[in-house]
Amino acid sequence: MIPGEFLKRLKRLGVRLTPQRQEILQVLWERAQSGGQPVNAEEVMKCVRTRYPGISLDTVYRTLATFTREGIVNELQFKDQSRRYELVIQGEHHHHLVCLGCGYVREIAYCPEDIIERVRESYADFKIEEHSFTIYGYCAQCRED
Amino acid sequence: MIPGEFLKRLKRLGVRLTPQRQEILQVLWERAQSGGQPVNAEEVMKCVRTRYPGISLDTVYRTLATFTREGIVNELQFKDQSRRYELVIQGEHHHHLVCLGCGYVREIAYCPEDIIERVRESYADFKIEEHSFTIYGYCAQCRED
DNA sequence: AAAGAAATAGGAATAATTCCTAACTAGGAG
DNA sequence: CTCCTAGTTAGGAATTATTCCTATTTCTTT
Repeated sequence: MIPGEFLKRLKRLGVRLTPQRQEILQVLWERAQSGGQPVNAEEVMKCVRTRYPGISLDTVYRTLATFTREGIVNELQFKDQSRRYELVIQGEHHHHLVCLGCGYVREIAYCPEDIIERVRESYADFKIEEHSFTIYGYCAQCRED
Repeated sequence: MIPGEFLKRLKRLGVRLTPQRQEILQVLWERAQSGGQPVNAEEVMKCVRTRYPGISLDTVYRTLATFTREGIVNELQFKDQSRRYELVIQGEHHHHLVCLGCGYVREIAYCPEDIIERVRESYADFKIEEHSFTIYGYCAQCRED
């Protein structure tokens, strides 16, 4: 089940709790549990539809945008053009290793914090909000082709 | 004028030199000279059309893809959904600081090479090809709004 | 239980990019 | 210099991803 943590957090943030949103949260949570492969809107819709057939793609997009704004999910943008999302686990921060062949995504724990600090100092008039760091290449499977 | 360097390089790579491609290269070169703000396909087409009115958007996309494949340009993908391109200047490597308000892009010289090396070692079966590192935030102008 | 503000479905609209095909052309061979 | 051909182009159609629109529904507070 969805850990109460997220529901409480949404409530605290004043985000209205509709069944659609709960289902989407559920899908994101399951993803996070089973390997953490980020999902795109289309996939979320398909998953949700197995249990909540009526949901519209627009609702999925809107909800993911809301969750992103509230810091519940991370919106990722890789080279392959479709946005993907992952649940933000409290106290965790990571980046990604992406296969250019099959699109498989792997988390990497390292973060270039030192550089971010340096940039924060050198560009004091720029207010840093977030950052993305992604390494692209070919996984064992794909490098043979 | 376009430095011979690029034309020679294209020739050496066996890339056919059409007037369209030369014009696109010219536009990218001018951009690089005047501040290095990366361009998207639409903008490239508009610029080229002032001197070569017949060019199609498809040709611009195809050419930019070709140049990217040959290492002549860098394809960038920021959060705002449209791809942008910048000329690769030999011996130079940089990342980007992007304003979430106005989209203004600034180059940053630092690169998390140490992390990339560590990842290369830890994930020996993954063949690293490239990486992207982008810091997002608000520029002096936009942080007031 | 009622009211109001916010969210939803579904389809239309938009934006970015790619595909398709007939016509054209750069560049090497003769 | 001319010819040939594989690679390239224009233009519009098609595709993909995302957002917009609006009448209807539904949380949440009272």
